[in-house]
Amino acid sequence: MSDRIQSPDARLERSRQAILDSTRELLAEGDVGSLTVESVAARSGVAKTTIYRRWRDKWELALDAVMIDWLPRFDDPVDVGDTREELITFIDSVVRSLAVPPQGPAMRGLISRIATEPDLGRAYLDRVIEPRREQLKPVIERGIARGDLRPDTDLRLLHELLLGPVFYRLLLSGPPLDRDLSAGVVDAVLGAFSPRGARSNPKRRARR
Amino acid sequence: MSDRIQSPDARLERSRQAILDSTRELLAEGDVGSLTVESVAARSGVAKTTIYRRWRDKWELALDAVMIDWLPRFDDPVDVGDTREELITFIDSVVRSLAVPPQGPAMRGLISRIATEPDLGRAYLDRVIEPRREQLKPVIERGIARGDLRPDTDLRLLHELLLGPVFYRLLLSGPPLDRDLSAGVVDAVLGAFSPRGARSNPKRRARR
Amino acid sequence: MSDRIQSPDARLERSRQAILDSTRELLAEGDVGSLTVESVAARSGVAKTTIYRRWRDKWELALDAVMIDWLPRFDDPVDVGDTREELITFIDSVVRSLAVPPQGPAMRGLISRIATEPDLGRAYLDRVIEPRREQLKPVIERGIARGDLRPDTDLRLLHELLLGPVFYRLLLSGPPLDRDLSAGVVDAVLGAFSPRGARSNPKRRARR
Amino acid sequence: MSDRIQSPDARLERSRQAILDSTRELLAEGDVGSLTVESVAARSGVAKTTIYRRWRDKWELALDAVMIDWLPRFDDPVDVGDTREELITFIDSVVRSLAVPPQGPAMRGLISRIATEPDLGRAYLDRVIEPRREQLKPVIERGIARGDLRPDTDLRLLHELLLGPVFYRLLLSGPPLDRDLSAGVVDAVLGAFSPRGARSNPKRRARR
DNA sequence: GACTAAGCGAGACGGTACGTCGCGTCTTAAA
DNA sequence: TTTAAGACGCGACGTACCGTCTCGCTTAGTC
Repeated sequence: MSDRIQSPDARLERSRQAILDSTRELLAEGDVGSLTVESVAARSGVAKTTIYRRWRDKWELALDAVMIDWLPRFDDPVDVGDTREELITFIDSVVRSLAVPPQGPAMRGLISRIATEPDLGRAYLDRVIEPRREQLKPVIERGIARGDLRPDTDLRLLHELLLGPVFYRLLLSGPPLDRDLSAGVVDAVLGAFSPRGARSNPKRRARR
Repeated sequence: MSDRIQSPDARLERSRQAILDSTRELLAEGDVGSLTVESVAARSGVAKTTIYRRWRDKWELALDAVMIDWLPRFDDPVDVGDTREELITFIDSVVRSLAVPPQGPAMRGLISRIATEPDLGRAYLDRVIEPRREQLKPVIERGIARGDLRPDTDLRLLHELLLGPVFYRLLLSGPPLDRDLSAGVVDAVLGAFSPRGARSNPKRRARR
Repeated sequence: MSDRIQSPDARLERSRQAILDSTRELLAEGDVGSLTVESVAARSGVAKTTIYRRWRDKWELALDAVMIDWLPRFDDPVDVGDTREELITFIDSVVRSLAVPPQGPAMRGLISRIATEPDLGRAYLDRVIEPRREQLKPVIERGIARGDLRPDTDLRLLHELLLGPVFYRLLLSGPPLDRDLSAGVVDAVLGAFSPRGARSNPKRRARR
Repeated sequence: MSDRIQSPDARLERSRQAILDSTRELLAEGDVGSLTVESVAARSGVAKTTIYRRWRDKWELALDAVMIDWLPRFDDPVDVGDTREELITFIDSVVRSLAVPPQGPAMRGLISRIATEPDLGRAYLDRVIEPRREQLKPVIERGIARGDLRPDTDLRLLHELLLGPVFYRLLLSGPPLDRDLSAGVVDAVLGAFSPRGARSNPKRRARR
């Protein structure tokens, strides 16, 4: 991804912003398929060369551009005294983010590249997934403390159980992305990791 | 998708098979990005035109080709007397399918098109998701009968809760795709939909 | 060119006519560029194979088709007692023929093939140019007898002097193709081949 | 036609020349039918795209290429004191040009397009026919001054009478294109446009 | 205050693959 | 045997974007 965040030269930052802005505008208008390095250059009044100087290709640019919109939306979860509520808030912020353009369509268009190119995959992991998992950690800890979750709750699996269905619906099984979905997956997760209940099957975690 | 013509002419079926075979070979060798209509034509000894006569573009062809490998793998779940086991078997068939090339890489490369083009999305829905959901239905019914699942279990949500995390790991959070994952998601689902336990929260399904 | 004029099988002749008719219709509608073997087959209700059985390619077919319209138009010149008039009539039949669709456009489209492929060139020579030259011969002979033309008048050159400007205008220097042109070239020819002096015809240059 | 950009960048002119050279080479080797944009690209070491950036299609390219050979050959007619001689020189420059490859074959192959596509027709008119007609004008004026031609001589018709037979022979009635032809058409024209009587030139024309 | 080098705009270019068109061949089944 | 029907191999088309590559021009920041 583009480094060189801070520059001695103001032009650097100015053209960088113009490029990212135009990219987001174009993503909002069409889908990733119609995003073209040339169209970005044209709209931002920047030379194609300048874009390639900073991003390897249009996919890196697009991912950068959408992450700018994404990241600020995900505030640290606050303690509201209710694990279920906190989890729903956590997951619903993603659901709401993806439910509105251009985030949903952009993600749909980018996902193959993220899943396919190690660089992009790692960027997404480092800049989105890991931070989000870290944000989730205190929620889980509070949940354990409250007795809502089992002490050995697996953070990674829980994270995937929360977000997987959201993306599955976004990508494959189709709309709607709404609060019902958020609540549904949270309840599933709570069921899975709650300390109570008959499900404490002794052979439960017998490996393959 | 390609209309499967019941043809009096064997050439039809022969060239169709040659195309699909070559496509799968190429998918197994590289990723979807390096799959080219021209390379398929070259390898299968078929004219490019013949490919375009049957498939709109390389994405439809690729999806057709991978589905040929997929579909037969998904047998109807058998009653083994254990809901958890049946669900794990169900989900693990997908996990194992995606864990080996070319299915996993192919899916990673195709997902954006499936998520983006209505035709492909519908094809995937009709030919993969819906049939699988139908296969899941008797498992659920048996689970309800056994008292393992609540009678009002939502088939669609359950299906998404099972498969979502698998695809999330395939596409975003990274490997491994293994039996632990299958077991983990099944336990989550069983927790979510089990009739017992404290989680039967009355305000549980309060809408947004 | 297609031989097999008479056939023991009536189907032969019937499909042959259907093909030629459709070809002429299509030529009248568009130009040669949009004449397609497939469109001919479609319109005439005949299989493409049947067309290729009789004509080497669409150019032979097209030439055959337009010649059907052409040839009957060129009647043997009648003796009207005036060489200039007879020549003008002779040349003007060509001018008028080419001035109306589809003959003009068809000729414009076919000319490169005629000029380029020996078979077509020969066919045109044998079936159009030579017969026309023969038709011209008695006119010349009468002209010589009347003292309007020199006895050593070169038939071939005269023929070319008459028709060349017509085709030049059709193909290169642009419209109009009209009676002025016919008269102009005839006067030139008469000038060229008249025994000296006699050609000073007072009404010679009465224009349109 | 290709806009001749006065470029600060030498690459422009270099690739332009490479393309035109290759085109002429290929035209000299085969006919227009075997001229292919792809073959031009291959031979000139230029990308197909670069060709299409400058010429609409292979026909415009071919016409441009042959005109480069043509135009410089047609010098302004010089006053030699003899109208007949000047006219023969004028017309014979065309005859000789067309008599040798690749000009003749190229013209045969291009003529349909020139006659058919307004853009090409206009280009030919503007860049070949009109300038040639202008070159002819002083010859005519001198001829009138000398009393060899009538004062109301129609330049356009005269031009067509001169060139028509040449092209007619090139395209339809077949070879040879030689000096006899040039002399023949010039004599015809002189006959047509001479002030009455004067044309009785004793040495006028011993035919072949 | 002029000098110099980095950053930039402009845009031509080689290249890959696309999806399309129409050709002429070939195979099959019905008439 | 001839035909209609139509799949097929093939070659070229013209297009879209890619990512690379000069070329000056601008514009700081340095001497």
